[in-house]
Amino acid sequence: MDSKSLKAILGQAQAFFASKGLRFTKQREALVTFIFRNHEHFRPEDLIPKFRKSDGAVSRATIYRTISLLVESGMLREISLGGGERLYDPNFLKSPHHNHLICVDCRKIVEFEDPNIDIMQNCITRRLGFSPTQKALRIEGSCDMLRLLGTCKNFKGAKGTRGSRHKSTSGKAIRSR
Amino acid sequence: MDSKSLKAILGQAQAFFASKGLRFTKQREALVTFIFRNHEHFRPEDLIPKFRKSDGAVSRATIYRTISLLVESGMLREISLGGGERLYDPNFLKSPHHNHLICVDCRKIVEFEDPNIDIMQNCITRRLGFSPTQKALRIEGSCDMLRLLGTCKNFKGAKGTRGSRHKSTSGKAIRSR
DNA sequence: CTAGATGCAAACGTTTTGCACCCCG
DNA sequence: CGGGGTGCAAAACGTTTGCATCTAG
Repeated sequence: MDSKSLKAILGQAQAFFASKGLRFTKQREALVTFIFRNHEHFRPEDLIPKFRKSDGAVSRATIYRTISLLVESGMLREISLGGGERLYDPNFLKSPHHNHLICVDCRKIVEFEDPNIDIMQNCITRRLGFSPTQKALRIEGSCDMLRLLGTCKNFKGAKGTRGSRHKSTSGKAIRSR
Repeated sequence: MDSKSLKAILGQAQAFFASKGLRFTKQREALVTFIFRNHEHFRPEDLIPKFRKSDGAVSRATIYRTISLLVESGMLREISLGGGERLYDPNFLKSPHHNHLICVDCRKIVEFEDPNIDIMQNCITRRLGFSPTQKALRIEGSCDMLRLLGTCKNFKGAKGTRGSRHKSTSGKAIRSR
């Protein structure tokens, strides 16, 4: 399912570039592959050395230019964690409505979805006289585990308690613990 | 109510600085006054020339340092509108739970509150095993008026239809038009 | 008197840009 | 063959920092 969807992603990118009369060069293809293969948020400056290590050598300028295009295509989204840091999130292709919860202690990011939030955001937006185009919900929280036990178990290692990373409980039953 | 609450704000700032063993110098006082007198979001680099025009000449370094302290005190909050832009919002003192809706067309920002969003955010956060500390909800939308009539009436001039700026409908009845 | 604050200018990290050369279609 | 793409290095941008000087308490 991974390489398969990667193929689909490459196709989507190619289609987007074509639709704008742009070329899908090997640099762009390599970059798209790299970005969407590992599903991690990234800062361009962090991505560059990693990308160069694994794949070819693409110039900084080209990388920035391609990222902009991918954002424009809707395949990549810019998110913000505060501190003026510019992060890019490739996971909106898989889960177009997810939100981010950030552990104030370890800065780990948990992606989650909630249909109720979505519906509510829609309602509010329309009530204010707008048609919603995009939403970004970011919650900062302190990990209960961490506060009680002193370590951020949830994320540092233990995968047993709950999902390891990305996308947690995704539907129904909203009840405050 | 404006100068009165400004006095209260100055007091709060002074108390914060004092509590940390810091001084409330005339530069800091002038800056706090300037920031909380006009309730606008600002980027430091935009604020500096305006501030210098109206009030005294405070160095860039001092301005940045003071802004950091105000954020630390909780009186000022950093918000993000995308594009890696770092904005500061002084309005969390008046309405601690507000969110932002941004018109994708004119980039105008509408502040709004909604208790339901708040409650839901709390529930979700706890469900994920966290205690919420801060939330940031940003919605981008296209103005219906603009789309239908060609101009962004709601914001460009007309104050008749709905509130001019900041904080709109704030409670009850959520219904999707 | 002294810890802390200020102002300046230089340094910083990230992103953008101008330009010559290159290559895909 | 031509319009876009690339890579390089330089510039731009917003922010932070080191340091000498000043000032509030």
